Amino acid sequence: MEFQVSFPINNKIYLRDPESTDLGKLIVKKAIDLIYTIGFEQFTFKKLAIEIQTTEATIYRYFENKHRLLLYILNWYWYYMQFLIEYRVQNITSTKLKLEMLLDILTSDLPISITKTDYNKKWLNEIVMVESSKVYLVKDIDAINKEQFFQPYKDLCAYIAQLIKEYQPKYKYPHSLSSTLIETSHNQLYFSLHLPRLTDIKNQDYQKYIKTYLHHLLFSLLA
Amino acid sequence: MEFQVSFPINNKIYLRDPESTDLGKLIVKKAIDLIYTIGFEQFTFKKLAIEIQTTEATIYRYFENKHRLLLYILNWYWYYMQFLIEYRVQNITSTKLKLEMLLDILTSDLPISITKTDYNKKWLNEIVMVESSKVYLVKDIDAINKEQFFQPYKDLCAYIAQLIKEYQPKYKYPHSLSSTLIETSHNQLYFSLHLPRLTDIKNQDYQKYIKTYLHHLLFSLLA
DNA sequence: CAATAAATGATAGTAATACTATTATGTATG
DNA sequence: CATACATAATAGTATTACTATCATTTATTG
Repeated sequence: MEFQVSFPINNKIYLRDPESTDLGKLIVKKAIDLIYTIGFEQFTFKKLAIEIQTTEATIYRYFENKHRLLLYILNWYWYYMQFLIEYRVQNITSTKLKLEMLLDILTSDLPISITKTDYNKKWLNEIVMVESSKVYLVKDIDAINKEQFFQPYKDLCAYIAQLIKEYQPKYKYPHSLSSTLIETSHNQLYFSLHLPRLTDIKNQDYQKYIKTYLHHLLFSLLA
Repeated sequence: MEFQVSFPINNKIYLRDPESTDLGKLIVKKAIDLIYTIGFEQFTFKKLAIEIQTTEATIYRYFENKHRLLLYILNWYWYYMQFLIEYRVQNITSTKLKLEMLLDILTSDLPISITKTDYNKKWLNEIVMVESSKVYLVKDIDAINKEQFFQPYKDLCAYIAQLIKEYQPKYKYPHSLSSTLIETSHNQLYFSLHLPRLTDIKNQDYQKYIKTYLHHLLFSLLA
């Protein structure tokens, strides 16, 4: 099953809409692959240009700099996450099952072909885990926040917060818990893979471990 | 009351021990100030050299690069945190009170003059909150982990995990919970300050909000 | 179909970054 | 006093993060 999903990404993030041309789409797609491969610090427009056989100057006509490109990718990801959650949850009546579906989405690989835009979802997941905090842990956070560049993350949190409220109307920290779940899913998975002494993982399946831990976290807090 | 605390920081982190000379100490001290002021991305050895009226080449004789210097600062911080916790907890008999003391340390400014090394603790706190994840969210994580550069973070987690076990021997995720507490204290405080819609903070005192949230988190999970 | 606008490519250039190397100078120690 | 060592001064390189210019290709529309 395939859908044509397109997200209203804030047009101040880019100079020219990458969705509007084949080259633009290729820039974003290959950027995901390259950031995955060499990491965001090593990633440059020059290297990306060589990869897709265009020039640095051309990429600069789409994005001011590599931070904006990463921000674009993350905006897409946050919209996509919310879309996925809403889509998967729609026919579920039990709120508990909805929250469990949410945990499943947070801890599984993204489904491959639900969208036409065929970004490599496995790698997208990985770069979100590794690089996402780098878009907000910056000196100009307040300036870029003013431009609404984190709106989809906030919307996603608000949506999850509402599910939490549905399950436990008295709960006092639905937004903090939402962002904690998202951030914890990233860093605990990263720790499991690279710094396992910061976790209690043994010879287990990583995703299963994280899912179990988050399940415990969420439902103990909402008990 | 003043102590002479000195931590056994892994000597592969630096080229020349900064603790061994006045200039070395000044490099670390001023690095904290400068990273706080301009952020780690903008921070360069050149700028630091100008700040302390020495040369780039001289700083390079102490640290291979700015990432190692940040790692050094964080190693110092992790040792210091464990020292502080052990110190404050030693005369407390109730395990619950011990854990509450831990939360207090995690969410308050660091005390100013407990050590001779007079780093600006308020700024140190801030750079730990903003920059600490940048030392591990890197492509060469596995290589630098092999060098034991995260040992004090692991030790700190193990120590907290042990306090958790003391309180609730059956608890299954003491290490994950420890790292979650530390990371969550950083990112929820950061969100409160810069992206408050990701939290439930109102017109409250930031530190108090985070402390209450973490208290709820920790003791609900251990109930 | 011609005119022209827009996107891309090719090339060059600049300031800053992240280093390395060399040589000179000052300073501590035995 | 010798000499070892730390630091200073200076220079140099490759890469990064851009900006600018102009030529060429492709698309639009009158």
